[in-house]
Amino acid sequence: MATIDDVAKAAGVSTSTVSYVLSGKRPISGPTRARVERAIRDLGYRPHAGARALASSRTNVIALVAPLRVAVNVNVIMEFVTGVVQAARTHNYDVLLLTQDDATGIDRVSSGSMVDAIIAMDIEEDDPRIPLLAQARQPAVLIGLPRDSSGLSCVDLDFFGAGTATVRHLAQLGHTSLAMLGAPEAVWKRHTSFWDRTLSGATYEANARDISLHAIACEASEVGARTAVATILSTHPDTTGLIVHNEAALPHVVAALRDRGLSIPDDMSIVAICPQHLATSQPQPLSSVTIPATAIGKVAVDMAIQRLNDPEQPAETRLLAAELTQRATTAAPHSAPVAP
Amino acid sequence: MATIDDVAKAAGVSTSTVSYVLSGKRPISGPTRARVERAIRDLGYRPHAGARALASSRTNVIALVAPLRVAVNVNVIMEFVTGVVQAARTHNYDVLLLTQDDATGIDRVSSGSMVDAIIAMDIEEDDPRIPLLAQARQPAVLIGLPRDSSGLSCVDLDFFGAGTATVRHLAQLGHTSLAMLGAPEAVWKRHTSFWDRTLSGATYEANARDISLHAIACEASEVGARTAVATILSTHPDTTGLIVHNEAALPHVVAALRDRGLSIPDDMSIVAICPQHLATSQPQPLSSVTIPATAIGKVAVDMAIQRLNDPEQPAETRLLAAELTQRATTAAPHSAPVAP
DNA sequence: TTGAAAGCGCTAACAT
DNA sequence: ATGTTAGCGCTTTCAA
Repeated sequence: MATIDDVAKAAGVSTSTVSYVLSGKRPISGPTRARVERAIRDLGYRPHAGARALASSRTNVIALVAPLRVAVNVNVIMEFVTGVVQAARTHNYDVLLLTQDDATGIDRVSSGSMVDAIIAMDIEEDDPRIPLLAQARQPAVLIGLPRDSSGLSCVDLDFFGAGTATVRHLAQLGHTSLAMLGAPEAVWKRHTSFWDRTLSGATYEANARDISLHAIACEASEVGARTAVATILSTHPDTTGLIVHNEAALPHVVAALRDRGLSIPDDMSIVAICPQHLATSQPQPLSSVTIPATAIGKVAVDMAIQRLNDPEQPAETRLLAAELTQRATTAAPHSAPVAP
Repeated sequence: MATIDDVAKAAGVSTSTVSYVLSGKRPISGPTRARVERAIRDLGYRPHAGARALASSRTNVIALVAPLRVAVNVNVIMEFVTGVVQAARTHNYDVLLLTQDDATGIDRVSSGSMVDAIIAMDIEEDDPRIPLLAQARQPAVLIGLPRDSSGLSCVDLDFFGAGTATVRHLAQLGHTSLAMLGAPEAVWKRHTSFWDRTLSGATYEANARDISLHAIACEASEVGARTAVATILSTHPDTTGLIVHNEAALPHVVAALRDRGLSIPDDMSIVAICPQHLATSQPQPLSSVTIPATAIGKVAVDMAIQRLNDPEQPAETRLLAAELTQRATTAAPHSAPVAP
């Protein structure tokens, strides 16, 4: 492999000149630049990443800590990862992938100076990774909203806003009896932040509008979805609007309602909180609040890079606004036409 | 951050001794080792990855080129990735994630010495990445089977064997009229290797047993699945066994058959080729050939590491045997009981 | 069994 | 606008 000295020799300049041509950190005359670039191309020169990292203390690599279990929401996870990787590339960064359960991973890549920044997804209220990230020398960005972010930057969808938006939408259509089909039992218990916030938002808005709202857990399976639907219909038969925040159960919920002879949206309106492709790929496109996973991944990277380039930059939390798109599954309830 | 020299000073030894304690590449006396290890712990010392890479030409990082689009088979992709990351960790390697469409990625990480080996997944018959990988200085392993692997190591499920296994299973149950519901049109066109091989295997076995088999494409959507089922039932109404090699369509195929009043497996046997969790998470667990994604990822890493440690090691292709597990969706056809 | 020292390939002062 | 050079922190030969 050609080194920077080979290039310098071939171009008849000093090594530093080659370095500066590459980094653009000082002005280079036209002819010199041309000769250097020529030599670089001729030799197929590529800077050695390790040497660069050693001399500059910059790796141009970001660590991404992702939940690589076979999860219910693989699609969302995938979208986050994609967003992060693509955004990183636009800043000329690559991504080192760590799994959630690689307990020593954060410390390893941080202390070993393998990366310049760390992004952690799927953050829970009291996430054990937070202290590790807080003491890392590299800036860290959390995707999700913990109870205490202790000076770390955070980015997430405004799930509270997503909750209020779904209730508001249905309320404005004239619904007064709503049900919410949420995360599995285990997620309620874990107090995974996003679910707590959606529920709070929806409850808050329902209270404010004096509308009834009953939320229940739902396992991520066909059986779980059918059970949840059955429970709702039997305990609250007057329900006319259903909010579903559970990607895996979503299609089965729709199927279960149809099987019971309920027509959507005539007998039951449905609004989902899910990735857009899931909402639009259904036979009947779902009214939904989109989880902008790609965008969130991108913002996470942008925040990390910003803090890298300006260490004075304080940590901040950014919540992306929830936007509800009405599609085919919501309408005024039969029993109560839209208020004027 | 503490350096190796800090540790050496604290332990009262030379830097090389510290290095050798860490690498184990030469014998160290008990007391010396103890003092060094003590110093390492006290100082919280971690070798600098870049410095190490520069001095040793080893990064302890593997590149993984993955299709991070919102694909139909995200679950499988995720499983591959998980398998690779976990296996890499057992060898003390980390994983750098590149996306399929990052055209310059392979060259960047290879020429820049960012990684020690490269694993590429979702390989097609004439994959444009193959020449890039073949000329890389690092060993490369392909997950998938290209037409010409030009000296690269490959690993994959034996899809030909998967095809024969599904037909054999149904034949042994007494079926004589089979249909195969495969990949979307686009995949047939692209000649994605796995699909071609499954089809060949199934066709081969059907011919050998003088059984009829009709394969058709199927789009990865509910509509696509229903259309495909309708086509099969109308053009080949005598079909009693269905082979489904299309994760996304799978649940909809089952639903479509049920909607038409066909009972499974009484009126129609179904055997799938899909990841295990998909087969077992259905309300009626599917007889299936499992795609052992995690295992394949692991094998890919093992092969890469092996070639790293022994450059003489020649490239090889490893096909993991297809194993069919009978679950609830296959039985003898009504019309023709099991042969004795 | 241990130490001294020469690089590995680059960046970024410091010179000119 | 360009050149010289001292490190960056580690591995590994060569010596003892």
